[in-house]
Amino acid sequence: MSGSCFAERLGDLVSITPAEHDALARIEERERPVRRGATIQRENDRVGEMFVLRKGVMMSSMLLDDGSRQILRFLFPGDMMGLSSLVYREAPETIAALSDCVVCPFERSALSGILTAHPRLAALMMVYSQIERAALTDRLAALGRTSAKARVAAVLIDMRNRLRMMDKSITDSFVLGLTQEEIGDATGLTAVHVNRMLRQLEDEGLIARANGHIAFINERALLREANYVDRYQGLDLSWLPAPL
Amino acid sequence: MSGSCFAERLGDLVSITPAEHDALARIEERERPVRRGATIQRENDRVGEMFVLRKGVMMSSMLLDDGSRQILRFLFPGDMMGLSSLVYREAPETIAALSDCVVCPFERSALSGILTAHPRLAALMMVYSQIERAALTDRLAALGRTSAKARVAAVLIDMRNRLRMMDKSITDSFVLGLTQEEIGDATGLTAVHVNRMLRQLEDEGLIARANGHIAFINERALLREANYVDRYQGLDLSWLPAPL
DNA sequence: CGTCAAATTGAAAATTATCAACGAGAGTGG
DNA sequence: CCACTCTCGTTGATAATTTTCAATTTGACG
Repeated sequence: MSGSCFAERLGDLVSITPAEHDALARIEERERPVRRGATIQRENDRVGEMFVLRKGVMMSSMLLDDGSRQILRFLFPGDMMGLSSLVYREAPETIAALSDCVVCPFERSALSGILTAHPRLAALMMVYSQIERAALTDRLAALGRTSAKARVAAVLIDMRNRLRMMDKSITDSFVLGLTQEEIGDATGLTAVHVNRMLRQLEDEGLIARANGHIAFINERALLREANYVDRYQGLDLSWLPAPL
Repeated sequence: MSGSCFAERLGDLVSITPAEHDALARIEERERPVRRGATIQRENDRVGEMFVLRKGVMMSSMLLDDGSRQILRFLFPGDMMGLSSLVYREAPETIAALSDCVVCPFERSALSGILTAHPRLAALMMVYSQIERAALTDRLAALGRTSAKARVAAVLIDMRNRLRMMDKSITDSFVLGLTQEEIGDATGLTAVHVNRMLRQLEDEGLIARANGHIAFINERALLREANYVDRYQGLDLSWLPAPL
């Protein structure tokens, strides 16, 4: 079959040797379809599986005890999901599908095997988790210190960029695939306020909206509004050990 | 000398072999004192060093372009700092000392060497970064979905717990070591509002304050108020590969 | 056509920020 | 030892942002 989605992702960073590619393919041997709306990991459930997302868009979220939800991250093909099962007996987050998806479940032992046999892949996994961490801290700063409008703009830009990584034909018009409530749960806002912020962005001529499609009319202004930083730029991986 | 702070931290999770201990000691060979208020890494600066904190309390933060600051994390002995230099040419965050500190700088090659020679340490590093990630997502959810009072309470609890890891004699009274402005920058609030929230927590009998000291009067209520989850509990590391 | 989730809008309320002032305490230089 | 300055904490009054509540409207789909 195709090979490894995660390897393709890492392959955007450095070139992967055939041996490494084979090792990574082993964690994507099995495939499992997941329907839109379905959950593959539920918060506080006892789970041990981890996943690579092969196809579709998913999200990870936490529930707070007042019933509100915080979306932690949107997930795209090549992303690893549920790595917290590396550490915790009970899942700290819920992982659910935003569209029809295909995931590849794998065991901790598979990952452990890769770390042992391929030191450079171990280093690349650290790289991957540091990029993720940077994205997370950007979102933390956005939630703590930016306006509602900026946070909504940031979600639009981020989704566009991630979707574009899967489909280069996307430029400034795309299908968002999120409800306003989901945008709210990602940005820490109510759905009502998200609606008003979208309208405001539209009224100011930054975006246009039509039946689920978002178009960037003034991308420069949108980037400025959102305080956007692309964490997939400016990498320096010259220090990586030699591949086996 | 003493050995490795980071090894001690990992040693809380599993037992470290002498060979592993030696390898980890190599990243803490050099020591550098850092005075209170000093900065060891500045956002957007070109840096390549990483650090282990050996002594004192530090913080990492980001500046937004309106001049406001978001504190991302408080750092305690045994924490690794500046791992983003593993990946980025320019630092995404500033790292500064909240008290007089001692740090151990090390190079990327040192880390790379450990990953190559000690697969189990590579796995433990992943464990460490997943624990950090969980703490980060908890804070994300707190900023997005909890009240000002809950966020302030969470900072108090977190600081107490981290300080207690260094000094077991601390129970429910401790020196916070943060200004109200710093609490605000960590929680996404203004210093003025932090002040009001502290007063409210005090008026409700959850805490007491006296010249820089915080005392937990009703810890149970404080934990409930803050929605607190201890991410150093409930770990499952049985899957780790065997040590060399 | 009926139904249901999602989007939209207005009005009122709650939360948090901003502005301004003052007080307490720590260091500093004369 | 005494001003002097600075940072930090505290408080009140007011303003801005965001939420809540309550309708409607729209669009997709059986």
